[in-house]
Amino acid sequence: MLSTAGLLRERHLKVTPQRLAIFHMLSHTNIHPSAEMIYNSLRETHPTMSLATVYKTLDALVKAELVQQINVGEDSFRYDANITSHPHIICTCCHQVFDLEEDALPNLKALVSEKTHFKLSHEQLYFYGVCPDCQGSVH
Amino acid sequence: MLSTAGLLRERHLKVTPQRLAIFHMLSHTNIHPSAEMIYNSLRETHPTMSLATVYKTLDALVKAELVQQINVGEDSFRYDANITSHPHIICTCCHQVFDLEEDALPNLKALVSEKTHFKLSHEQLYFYGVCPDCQGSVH
DNA sequence: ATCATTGCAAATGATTTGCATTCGC
DNA sequence: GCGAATGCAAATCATTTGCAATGAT
Repeated sequence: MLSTAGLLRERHLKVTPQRLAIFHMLSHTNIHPSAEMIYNSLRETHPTMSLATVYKTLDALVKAELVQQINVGEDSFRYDANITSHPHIICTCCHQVFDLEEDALPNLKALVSEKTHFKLSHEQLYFYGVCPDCQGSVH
Repeated sequence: MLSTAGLLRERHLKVTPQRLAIFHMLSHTNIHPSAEMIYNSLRETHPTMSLATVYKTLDALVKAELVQQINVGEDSFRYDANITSHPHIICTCCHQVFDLEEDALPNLKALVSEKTHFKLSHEQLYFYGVCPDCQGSVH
């Protein structure tokens, strides 16, 4: 198991405090934050870090395949340190984004590639609905 | 089978040439155009129509549930007159967006709602890969 | 020492908005 | 005629870019 610094070096990315902080934050959260959310959450510990750096860092991490960008249909992207192509489920009430285990669904890739003769690379699967918590609360 | 004008009136939307043209174009294409693409394709026949009108019309049609907005991860939205929640498959080479028949996949909704106890409303399923045509062509 | 990364400010580009004019009903 | 829809221009907002200063190797 490589350290974050090791992972970065492996991809020929220089190890900077900003990159460490962003990757660390992403791998210790399950909220699938947007760039703005990452920026705000690191403001306290890294007050000089700019939003542009957050974007540039995320771009570098996505290109290095250390992080994936997900698009739940909001106005901004969200990021996930889990780079496997797993489905997500989004609560339309509280807007939380949850992971679904990769094996929660049958092997769709095989099905789709058989039907379409595409050479499939990846997929984005999003389910929308109301989470148990929000179902319970009066609105 | 209602005419386009009938469909619009049914939703209390005024029937204008712009709305007819946009809806007609959307229901006779399978390219899942963006607002910009719609605007350009209607330029000849409707030279006075503004891009803002295209956006406002699409917004009205989406709210009226006559059209759906899809988000394949590009910088702009695409639109589809097929409002059923069907999966899409996108060629990462030529950027075409294709429909998959709704029954091409097993019933995932039931599976997911059983696992998560969400009350599911809809889903967005995107598969990415290289289409047969692009596989054949040298790049 | 070199070259990538940072941080600021300015630019971009899709989409939205304000508002006077026009048009559907 | 009334109120909604159009079209223009200006505004917005996420993201990107240019560039000088800084920092990692």
